[in-house]
Amino acid sequence: RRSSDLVERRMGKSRRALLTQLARNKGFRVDTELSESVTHIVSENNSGDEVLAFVEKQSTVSGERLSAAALVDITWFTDSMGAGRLLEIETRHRLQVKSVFSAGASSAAIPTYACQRRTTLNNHNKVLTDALKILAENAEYYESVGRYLAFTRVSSILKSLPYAVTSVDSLRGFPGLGEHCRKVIEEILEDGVCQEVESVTQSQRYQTLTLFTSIFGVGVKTAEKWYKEQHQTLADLRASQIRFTKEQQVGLQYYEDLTTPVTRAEADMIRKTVEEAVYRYLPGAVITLAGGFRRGKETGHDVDFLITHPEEGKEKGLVTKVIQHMASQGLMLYSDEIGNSYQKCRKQETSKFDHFERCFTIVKLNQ
DNA sequence: CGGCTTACG
DNA sequence: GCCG
DNA sequence: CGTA
Repeated sequence: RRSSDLVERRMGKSRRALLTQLARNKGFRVDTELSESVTHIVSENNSGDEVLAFVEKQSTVSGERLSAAALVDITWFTDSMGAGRLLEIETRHRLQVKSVFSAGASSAAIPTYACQRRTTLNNHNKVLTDALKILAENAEYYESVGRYLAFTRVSSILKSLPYAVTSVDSLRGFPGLGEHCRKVIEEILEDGVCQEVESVTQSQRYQTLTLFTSIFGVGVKTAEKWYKEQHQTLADLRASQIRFTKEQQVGLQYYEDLTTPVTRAEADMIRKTVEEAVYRYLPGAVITLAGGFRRGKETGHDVDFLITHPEEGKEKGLVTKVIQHMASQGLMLYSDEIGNSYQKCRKQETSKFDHFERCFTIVKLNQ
């Protein structure tokens, strides 16, 4: 839910309408009112202080806290439209705010919940997040869900920061950051490595469980079992007498492909393939790239889509047909369909969860 | 010292 | 591991 | 138990 606000005051009604239409045609959300979900506030010929005053005024009306949205110049907007995706904000895009107090106030506190934080395209703290992720994974391998969560939460926060951390003192007040994580971060900032992380990555258990759980269909329980049976490599597994599940069979068969990042070009090709199948059954349907590629990422682990139709209900049964059609073309290497059977056995309750048809598939790219 | 997301196949 |  |  990325959206922009276009501030009209200096821009003029017709120009604003034109730019709004342009962005919406390209699949972006443009709002006319400020809300929590607004990520960019775009203005032309307004100073940062003017826009900030405008934002503060809007915020007092709703009684909510200040918007966390970025204040950007029209150049960011036109550049983004040209690229067809939301670009990372550069210094030249940013509106300059003179008032130090106001500028600092909106970026000080870190929201506790990940869904309240921005997802940045660039990870400015990869060394730190990688280290914490290793400790998290290792905790998971020892069935320590709590520790896994704790390390993962701190890693996620550092990943969401729009800047590189240079001192552990600047992390004061970050939710979930305690003594252990602080020590790890401090060590890495000091000399590039953390002894605990190094010994984890060197351990045979960590290496083997990381390899095994990277196979589709293999979780910690199964990886552990195979590790205890003295298996250590994929070749070991393939040569063994182990009875693999359907998932594990494709996981091993396509291991190389499945662990190779998907490019944007490939994501677009897959979208086209799905589109072709969808149109056979429902010509008015709309296929939208979602997930990381919708946010403008260049690579990903998978490709997410939403398939919709302007008339609600027309899409019913579509997922099955599309899967079957692609299977008949020999493109469907694996498919796991999840019907719209939300809480079949329970009473109808208001829920924050959808009940749409879903599927998880591994498809072949015709090229 | 308990709790740490949820739904489905 | 961190929080309440 | 594994996946999202």
